[in-house]
Amino acid sequence: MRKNVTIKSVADELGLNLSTVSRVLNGYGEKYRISVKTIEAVNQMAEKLNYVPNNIAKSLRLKRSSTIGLVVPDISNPWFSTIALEVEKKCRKNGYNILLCNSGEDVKTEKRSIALLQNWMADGIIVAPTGIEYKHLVSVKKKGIPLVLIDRFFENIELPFVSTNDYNGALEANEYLIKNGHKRIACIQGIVNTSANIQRVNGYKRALMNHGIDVLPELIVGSDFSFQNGYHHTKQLVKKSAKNKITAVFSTGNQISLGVLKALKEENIKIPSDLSLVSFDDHNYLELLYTPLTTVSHMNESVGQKALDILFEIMADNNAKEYSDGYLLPTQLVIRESVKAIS
Amino acid sequence: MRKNVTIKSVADELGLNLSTVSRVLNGYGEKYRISVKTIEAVNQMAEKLNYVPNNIAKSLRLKRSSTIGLVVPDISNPWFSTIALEVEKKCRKNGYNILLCNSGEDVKTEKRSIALLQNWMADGIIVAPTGIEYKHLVSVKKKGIPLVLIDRFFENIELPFVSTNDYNGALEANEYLIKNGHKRIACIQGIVNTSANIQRVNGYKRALMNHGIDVLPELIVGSDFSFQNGYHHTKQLVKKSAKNKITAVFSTGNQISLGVLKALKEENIKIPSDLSLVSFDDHNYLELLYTPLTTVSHMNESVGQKALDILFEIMADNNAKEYSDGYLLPTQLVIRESVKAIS
DNA sequence: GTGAAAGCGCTAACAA
DNA sequence: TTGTTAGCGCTTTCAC
Repeated sequence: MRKNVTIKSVADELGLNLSTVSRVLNGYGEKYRISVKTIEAVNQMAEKLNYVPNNIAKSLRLKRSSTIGLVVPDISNPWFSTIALEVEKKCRKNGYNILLCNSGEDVKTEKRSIALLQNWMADGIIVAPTGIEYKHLVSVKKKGIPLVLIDRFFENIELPFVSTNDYNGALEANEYLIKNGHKRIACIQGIVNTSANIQRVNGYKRALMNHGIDVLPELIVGSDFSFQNGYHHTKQLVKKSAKNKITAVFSTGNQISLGVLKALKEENIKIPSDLSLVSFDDHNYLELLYTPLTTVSHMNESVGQKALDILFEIMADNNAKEYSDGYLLPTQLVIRESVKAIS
Repeated sequence: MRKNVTIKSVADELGLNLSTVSRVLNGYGEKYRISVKTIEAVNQMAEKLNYVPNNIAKSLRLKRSSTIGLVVPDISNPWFSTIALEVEKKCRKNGYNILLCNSGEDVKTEKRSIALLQNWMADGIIVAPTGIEYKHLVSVKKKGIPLVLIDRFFENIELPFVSTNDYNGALEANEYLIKNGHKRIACIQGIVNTSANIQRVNGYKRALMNHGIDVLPELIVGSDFSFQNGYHHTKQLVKKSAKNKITAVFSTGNQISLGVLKALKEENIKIPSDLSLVSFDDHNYLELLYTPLTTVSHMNESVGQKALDILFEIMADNNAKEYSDGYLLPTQLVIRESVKAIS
């Protein structure tokens, strides 16, 4: 079917040996002091025959694929697609390609993706784990394959990561709510066992405790980072009796917040007059909402780039097993109009 | 560094021939009537040695990579990241991986990506071209590599595509504006030579002409699908003298619309009381904006899935050169609150 | 039922 | 300055 123009085709056509052609095509012409005439002839013939190098053969030979694996829970989430964009750009600049895998927040799929990337001899792997299990990730590292976690990580497990200072971000956000007089603050959380969620909820709790406000378990609801989760639990929270009414909501993710807003809209509850809202994750559309949202921003510091920096460092050092440092990038509270000061 | 457990390792350990092991591992045990004892032994040993198949070697041998290439202009645009999600899911279900490339709306990068995918023996390629050039795409098809365009296509060029009925969508949107009394409608366009843009602008023009409204060149502005483009040109449009004031804007893309909204907000122009707006591309946050946006939706029909259907069909038929049909998925006008009826 | 061996396209050590 | 050759890990035809 596909006519195969190989190095050998080019060499045969020219009556040269294929290694000569290989050298020229790899830019080693000068190094091997191959005559200018030969070099030109080779290049012309390659062009003429429409030669396309075969990366698969090259990878097999070199035992590296010039490919970086990227595993994210949901590529359609702007937070992750922005990371993907950064990673892809930077990879390309450095001569790497990216193999994209979407785990759909499912550990099994994540494991399969990780296995796949190994099958493909990925030179390095960046993964935003679902956050539930880590053994398969540790095993990758043990095999000497460079690996960096993003967004979520595991405490006390020696896997390098780049994430956000979720704890501080959440603390700051809730301190801000409290400063504005809020005491009954609901927290809609994401996937319970993920570091991102744990840290954000802990920040929330710490803020309340700092001000002598009881942390009420019934005000911490939800179980994943989805629109549905935000929508559903907002509906639930809103149904509570008036005397226990919450005055503010702290949402731990952008998709959740969208669900919250949708539910509030349906219930005809206004922000911030009826209810205040602070959300994790910023995006440029959030300031254009019917109430511009006060958010904890962490888009500005680029997680993807930092992760790649570390990954390349590990790949260069060739002792992948040694690295285990984590980086927490700072957050920033972007104050807009979704919080009302109450007495 | 990386210890290599190969089929040979497993075979040697068992005193078997590597071809036997290969057969077992590929599930051909029964076909070759290999004894159950041997099969079990092989599986156990593979497990024990932690054998990981090498897809690179496999691909080289089989001359296919089980990989689909996906080239998009901007993965951080929700429209494309949603497509990527669909494509990835469906690929995985069918045993394919995806190699993701981001062209950044740059033809050169697009060409490089396409070349790269060929180097990697991608079994098929899905590309949302920048829309300016097509020769490199035709050449891919000529080589017998299955290729399907999405989102944008080339008229009279025999490349199969899956896109949206942009013309109808734009026509309907502008008919709606006109029905609401608007006559001075500005159109903020995307990349001028792309099919998506051409069709959308044509739909806009046709609607005006249908109602005897002059198409004014100065009301068709802009040059790409970015936030910046929408922002900048809205600022410009707004500065025009009062007597020529536009009453409505038709935006040809979601990112553009975000820019429009940002600019209007800064200029303190209210939607729809001061200005009406209809936008191409729907998304769930658009109904949550300070004015829920009336949009031309085409998210619901999944371009990615349809494109993969066609791609798989071509791949199966093994005569990639024959296919050149295009599919235009329907759009839907989602009426919200961003258009005011004027006299 | 299992083994031997060729070869996918490429690189690089060694040879000349 | 160019050629020879081994081998990366795998599949598959042919042989027994």
